[in-house]
Amino acid sequence: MPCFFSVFLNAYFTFFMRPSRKTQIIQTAASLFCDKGYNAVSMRNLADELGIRAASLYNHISSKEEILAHVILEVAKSFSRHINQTFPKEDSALQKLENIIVMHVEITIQKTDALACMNNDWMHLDSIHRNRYIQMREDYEDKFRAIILNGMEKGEIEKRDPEIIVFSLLSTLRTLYLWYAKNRDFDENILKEEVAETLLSGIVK
Amino acid sequence: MPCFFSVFLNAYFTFFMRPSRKTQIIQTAASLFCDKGYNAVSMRNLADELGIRAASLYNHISSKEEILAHVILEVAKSFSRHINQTFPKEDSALQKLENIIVMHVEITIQKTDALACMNNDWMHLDSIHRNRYIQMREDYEDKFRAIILNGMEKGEIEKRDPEIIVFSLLSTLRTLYLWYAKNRDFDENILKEEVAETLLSGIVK
DNA sequence: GTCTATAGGTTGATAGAC
DNA sequence: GTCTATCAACCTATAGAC
Repeated sequence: MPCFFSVFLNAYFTFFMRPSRKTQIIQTAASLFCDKGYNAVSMRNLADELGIRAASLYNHISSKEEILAHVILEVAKSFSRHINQTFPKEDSALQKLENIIVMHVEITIQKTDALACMNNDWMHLDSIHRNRYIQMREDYEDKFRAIILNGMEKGEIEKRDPEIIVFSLLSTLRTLYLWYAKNRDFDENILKEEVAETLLSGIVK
Repeated sequence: MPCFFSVFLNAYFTFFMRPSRKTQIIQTAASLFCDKGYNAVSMRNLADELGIRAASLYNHISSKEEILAHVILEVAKSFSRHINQTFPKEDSALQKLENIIVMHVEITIQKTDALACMNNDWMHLDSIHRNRYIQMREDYEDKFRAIILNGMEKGEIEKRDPEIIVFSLLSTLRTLYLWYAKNRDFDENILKEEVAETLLSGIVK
């Protein structure tokens, strides 16, 4: 028989912590988009998953595209926020890269669905959201490239084609969610170390 | 005024070398699927691109899914064919990996659209084709992993988590088409060398 | 080998009752 | 905040004329 405390906690959760319907819709949509892709998920599919009718969704969101934009731009902002933080001045390029790799692993674990969605479905954003996304991604790549170039100048990183190094590192980090989806019980800290070592030992002199 | 020879050559090309309508349809479809994704391309879009009506497509193909299956399974077979070839016995694990990287770059350059399509739209294959694709991909990964493990045993490759090494290498190779699409004039041979060095120096003792 | 016409179903979204 | 009813547009695919 449940004690008073657990009943209270449950009620508290139900009334104060329960995600809003809008949040539920967005999270459920992200999960479906992740599996089948934006265009293969209908508003009826999404409503079914939530146990309501498709028309009811429009009391919480104004269009299907709005959901996509929310999912993608939220996770894109996470990356922007991190790369725009001021790294400690004394950090080497390598320390910055390690920091960035750790961040990618964390976002991969926390926002797996949204990340998949961003990678696969950004081209289905309407033109305003799409331009905003592309701008953020280009800004991110520029800052990432600057760290690599700086590391090369200081002799911390092998002097090879920086474009290929940037692409090689980012392609692995961006698609890590594919690997993580099949290895959800892998230890987070070991994953951070292993990925950092595999990616970085290659470009370190 | 065109000379007899060029008129002859043109006629020869027109009648004997022109790709069949089916081939045209498949190549055009691959290009559209690559840009927008399978579900965002309608049979009308595809027909428009070819200057005919949607109904006319069905004289050459039996369904939209058949086109997708053809595009994806053809390129999947290219990879299977290569990894199943008998490597020279005296090849080291490293030489085998270099060989595989070169092959990935070549397929990336020759079949950019189909590769994008395979990566993004395989889940829209019908169940029979999808199972065949998944089988081929798993077989490919198994053989790739075996080369890594063999290299570790022989002390050619750093002893780290083989799953993460396999994922890291394949994620870069599989998404190289994204980079290549924006750098089409990059020299093929330099690309092969740079990618191989960036990926391999990291795992070589 | 292409066309027109059309079947039969799904889509995203709205109006208005409760 | 959910429902039913409905719309106009679009989808894949077929039938049959030319």
